Amino acid sequence: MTGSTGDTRSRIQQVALELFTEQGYEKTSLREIAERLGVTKAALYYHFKSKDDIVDSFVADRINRLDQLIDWAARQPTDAASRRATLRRYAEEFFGNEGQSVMRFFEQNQTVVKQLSSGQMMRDRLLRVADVLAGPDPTPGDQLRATMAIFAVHGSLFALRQPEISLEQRQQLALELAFELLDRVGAPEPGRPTG
Amino acid sequence: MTGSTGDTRSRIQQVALELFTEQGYEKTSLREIAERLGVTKAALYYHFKSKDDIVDSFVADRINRLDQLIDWAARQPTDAASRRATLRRYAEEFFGNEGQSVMRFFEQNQTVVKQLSSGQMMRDRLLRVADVLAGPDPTPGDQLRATMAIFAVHGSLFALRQPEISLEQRQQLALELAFELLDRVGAPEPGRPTG
DNA sequence: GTCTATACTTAGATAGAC
DNA sequence: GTCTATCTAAGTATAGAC
Repeated sequence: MTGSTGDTRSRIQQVALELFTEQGYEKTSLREIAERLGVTKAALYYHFKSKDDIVDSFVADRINRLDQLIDWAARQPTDAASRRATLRRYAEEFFGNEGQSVMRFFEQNQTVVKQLSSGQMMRDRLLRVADVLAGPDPTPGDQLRATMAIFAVHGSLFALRQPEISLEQRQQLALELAFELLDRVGAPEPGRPTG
Repeated sequence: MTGSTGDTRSRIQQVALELFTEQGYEKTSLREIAERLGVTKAALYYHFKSKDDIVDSFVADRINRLDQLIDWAARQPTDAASRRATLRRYAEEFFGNEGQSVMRFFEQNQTVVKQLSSGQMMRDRLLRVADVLAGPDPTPGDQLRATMAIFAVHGSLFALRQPEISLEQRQQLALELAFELLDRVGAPEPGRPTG
């Protein structure tokens, strides 16, 4: 059954995502991916324009889902409850199904993310979520606060080093901390005009 | 004066750190570094064993300084004031002089950091600072809290996107948020035994 | 002690045969 | 849809000029 055709493209995506996440994008050669699938490098080039293009292919869907989230969030009122709801949705995207594997790839490949077009887009979406969370006309303190709330979700994967902590627990802990940060967005800060 | 000897090694370090940070470690070729200095690739190999070795050379000093910080922090009492003092020292290392340029390199090169030996060491030190901040026998919530406090320092560089915000302001804002997180380490949490 | 010339290996990528 | 062959550029290594 190894020679079954048609799914080669998705098998490439699957193996590539796995290797890119485990050992890094740059450290993973196309030869390695090809060998794992029992084909040659050139075969990969039939299915994808370039190495970058493999990444783009499994990132596009994530971008779309984040765009939907941003649109939805931007239409909510700018209160604490809405910020919580937005972050909760973000966490669900992050921890859910295939979402998590792609997000982990980005977590593991921050450098590459800066160079790749899909990485730029992903980074842009992250900052936009932060912008929505920070609300209109935010103080720098609010900006930092909103961004760190998002990063609490990401950080729950590597900051909690006991492997026995489940993904559900990580998500729960991340949200608790993120809510604590978000609930004080717009609150008086040192150096902020009180009026 | 281009041929002035002796400082070639440090000029390599300087140019390499600059290019690695700007465009990423993998995207920067040795040829590019060599050309910028008006020498050949082989000349680099006289001064450094490998590309990795260039990174190691300017990271070693940072590791030492972080080790000193960790030793000092571990000898402090485990109260909120000491945690603040530890994080303040961390921020000073992060924002200070050459400290910042190397830290920025790591910020920009998270993937590489996982593969390089010096990167592993640096990552290890970060987590150790988080361990000290989280205190003895920490809850997962405390672990996440401590790690995010450190990341507030890092995040102040990219989360605050107005370039006119000075480094001093970033440091100040990062500390305010980090202190808010740290002051609640050890405090009662949902799901934590109160006794 | 400092560097150049040269060459080796492997990477990503392309053209064309089957 | 996949393979063979080949290209360019990367990191690496060494012999030897000065």
